[in-house]
Amino acid sequence: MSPSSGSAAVSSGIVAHAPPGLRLAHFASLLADETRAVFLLSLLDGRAWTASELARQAGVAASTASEHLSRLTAAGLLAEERQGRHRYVRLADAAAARLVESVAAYALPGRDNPHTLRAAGASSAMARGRTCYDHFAGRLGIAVTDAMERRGLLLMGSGFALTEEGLDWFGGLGIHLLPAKSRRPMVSSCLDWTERKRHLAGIAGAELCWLALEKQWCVRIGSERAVKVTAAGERALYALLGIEADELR
Amino acid sequence: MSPSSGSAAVSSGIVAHAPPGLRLAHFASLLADETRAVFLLSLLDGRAWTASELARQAGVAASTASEHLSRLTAAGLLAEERQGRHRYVRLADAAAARLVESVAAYALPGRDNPHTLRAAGASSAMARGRTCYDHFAGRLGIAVTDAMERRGLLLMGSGFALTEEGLDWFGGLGIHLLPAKSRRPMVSSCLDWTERKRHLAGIAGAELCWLALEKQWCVRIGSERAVKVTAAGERALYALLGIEADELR
DNA sequence: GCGACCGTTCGGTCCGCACCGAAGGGTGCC
DNA sequence: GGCACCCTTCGGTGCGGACCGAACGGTCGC
Repeated sequence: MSPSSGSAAVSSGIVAHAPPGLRLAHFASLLADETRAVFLLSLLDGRAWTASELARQAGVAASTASEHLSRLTAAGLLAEERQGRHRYVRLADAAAARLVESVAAYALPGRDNPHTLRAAGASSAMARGRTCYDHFAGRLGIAVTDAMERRGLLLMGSGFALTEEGLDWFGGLGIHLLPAKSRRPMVSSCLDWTERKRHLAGIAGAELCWLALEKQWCVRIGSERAVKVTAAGERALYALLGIEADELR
Repeated sequence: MSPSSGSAAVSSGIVAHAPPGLRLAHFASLLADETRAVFLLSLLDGRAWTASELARQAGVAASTASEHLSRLTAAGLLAEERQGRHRYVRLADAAAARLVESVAAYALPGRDNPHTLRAAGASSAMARGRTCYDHFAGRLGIAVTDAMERRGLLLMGSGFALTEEGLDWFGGLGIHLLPAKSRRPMVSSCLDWTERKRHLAGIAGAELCWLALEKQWCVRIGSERAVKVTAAGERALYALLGIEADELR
């Protein structure tokens, strides 16, 4: 995908025809600051935050946060919506989220360690289920992905792709996945940096997540990215994928 | 982030339990310098370069290059082998290569533009076929990948995975792909930043590349990463995948 | 209207770090 | 042994950029 061509890059100070090394370095420097990194990690839930929320999160002055947000937006990593006196920002698109995820997955230590899984025990709800930009992660994401593989809907051993049956399964939910509908892959895997296990992402993952929220199979908990499976959700997951409620706890 | 408790930094750069934002930023800062970026892009061919070659490539003094290489090595991105008075460095592993590729794919403009494909027309050989760390890229990589899809060996529309037939096909070549043999995915796709098209990577891609070089289906051209398909290679590609020689030119 | 709040802009400060040249150790060649 | 070569270490310099506080303009609520 890349920034929609030069325009964003130009406004951020880089010439379109700069040598590749310089372009790569300039771009990487966007992530190479703790404050901006905290912003991006916070935004990985795919939702919009206000400038002051992010400033508090990172522990910097509002003026500092403002400058950082302008830079990230100019580079095309963030999209913003102004509402009244608030500036809401979110990750620009799935490609931006994917990029942050992939760098984080490499840079951050594997937290397989059960007792440090999300250091503050407060967020065991996060371990159970959460959104990862626009699809499910946590045990919920893993359970769905694994169940799809068990049922022959998804190939995972030799790559990561939906089978014919998998496409039909989505069709049965009213989700019709068209190949090459956009530049974004229809199906891809996401290696979450807390779970260290691949789970369903891409358009298919996003559509499934959206459907589950719409049908109230899951609801968001508070203002966090954590989600909770409802009773109706447990029934649906069992009927559709044979997932036992125990698996999700 | 200003003071950032300077004591946090150790020789390798950062303590293990630093907050995620700081770790991510420290890591990204490795790519956030033009000289280091040039090094990494040069090393994307998967081969080993000497320190002075890289210094010349980037246009910096040997002392400067030495410091950069030490940093990249300490961080685990590069591996080094000392031979006599030479210091050879290469990308540490496929994960490191993948990381650089994914950031580059986002940061660098799409060079779909036919006439700027590898700016210096000198390297049309590169466009025909080359190695991308440890697997094939260029038209050769695309041709192999597409042919595998046409033959039902590879699913690409709904993800990216080998089918049963695909696994058998590899078995017929004497390549036995075992699931979960390592942390590296058996099959994955690589989006090359010059071609902008997915092609076969992962263990399967690497094994296939290695086999082709061993059987002299392809040979390296000069000291570049470009490869050339031999006459024996054309026969083999036709017999195995039905690839016409025209496709490769 | 006035005050509370959110965000931005502007000086000014300060630290990190990329860079070089010079000097020094290790290796290989003749 | 002597010399050329590859690399490293060490001071010193200069620039980019992250940060803050203060001042200002917009937006909402009372």
